[in-house]
Amino acid sequence: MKLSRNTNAKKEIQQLISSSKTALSHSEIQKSLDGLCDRVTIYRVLERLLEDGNIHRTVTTDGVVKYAACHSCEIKHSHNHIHFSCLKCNSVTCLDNVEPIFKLPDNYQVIEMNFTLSGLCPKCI
Amino acid sequence: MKLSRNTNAKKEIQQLISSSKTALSHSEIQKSLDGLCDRVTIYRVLERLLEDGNIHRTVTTDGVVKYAACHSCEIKHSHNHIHFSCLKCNSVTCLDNVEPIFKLPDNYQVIEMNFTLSGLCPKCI
DNA sequence: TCCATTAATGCAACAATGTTGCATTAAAAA
DNA sequence: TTTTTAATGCAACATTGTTGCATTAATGGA
Repeated sequence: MKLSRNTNAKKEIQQLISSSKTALSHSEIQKSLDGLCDRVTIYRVLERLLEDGNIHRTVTTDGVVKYAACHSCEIKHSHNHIHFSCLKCNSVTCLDNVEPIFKLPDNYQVIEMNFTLSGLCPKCI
Repeated sequence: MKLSRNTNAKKEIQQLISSSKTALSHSEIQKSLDGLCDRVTIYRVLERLLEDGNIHRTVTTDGVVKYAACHSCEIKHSHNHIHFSCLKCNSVTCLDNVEPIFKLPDNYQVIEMNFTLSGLCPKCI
């Protein structure tokens, strides 16, 4: 893997995602950064942070890609958890400790999973 | 609900989705129809077919929206099943009979679920 | 069969999202 | 300090999805 440089944009974006309770979309990040760097740079930084395993991504039921840092997996970084997407306030939250159980037919090799539930979050219920 | 008219575009698109083993994206449908109708019409027809409950939609891990008809839920139309997205051939398949089990914290009200596994399908393994 | 209603369509224009090429800047290591 | 090259900014473009409006045509009733 290529060397990763500790740039301003990268620091800010990582910081933003890490300190957010909910997963953030590219456009939300862009708004927060308020001109700190170019749109394209945000895409590239996100790509890099993903590669480095510092963040992970989810897709909401309506196709919006969101980025989040795990809070409860300091030791072993596992992304096989459920995300909850609130239809009212649009927040996406990691349900870090919920692990779904399912039985797959043979001959499928799973590499990644994306499990998103939509509905109303505790705040909006 | 408004009356649904049985138009050419609607028939073709429904037919296309119903006869496909894998879920189809808007662009895939557009290619198949080969100029039968406008891009916008396809969006609107898909919207209508969703409303009418004739098809359902999933989002792949990389944010591509796909449409599918259920094959094994003639009686009770339930969409709470897993979709498998092959990273090699890009096909998205409904695993109609796999129902995931999970235990959610209180105070979450689930309305919809989207559960997609990515990896290699039997053909590509 | 003809007519009235209005769902559906096509087209143009737009908005949002994501990608690529290239010259320039600036971290990190020597 | 100098060298290397990851990262950036900018322009241009591609893709995806949305909206308004005039026109077309499916459907039900006369």
